Amino acid sequence: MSGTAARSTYKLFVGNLPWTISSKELRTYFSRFGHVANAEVVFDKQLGLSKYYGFVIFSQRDAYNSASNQNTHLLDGRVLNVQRANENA
DNA sequence: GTTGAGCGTT
Repeated sequence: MSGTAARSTYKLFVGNLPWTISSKELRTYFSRFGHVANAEVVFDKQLGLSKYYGFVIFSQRDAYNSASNQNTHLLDGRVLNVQRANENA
């Protein structure tokens, strides 16, 4: 079909997170675009520190599109790097 | 306590 894979969720990769941002704060930020089904900052288990990137899953396409279409995302003084998440199947 | 280009720890 097209170059865009089908999916059942609307998932974003979020990079360049401030070190201090938690999953809760990530969800809070992206909730302005609509309902967030899940938001998680990836953590280094050994070090117990943020890896400064994470994932956000919206429950609605409209919210996903709104977040994706905004060119600049600013959180706690950092410009976030928001991309479509890599997802197969 | 530190750092900065990365798609995951349940």
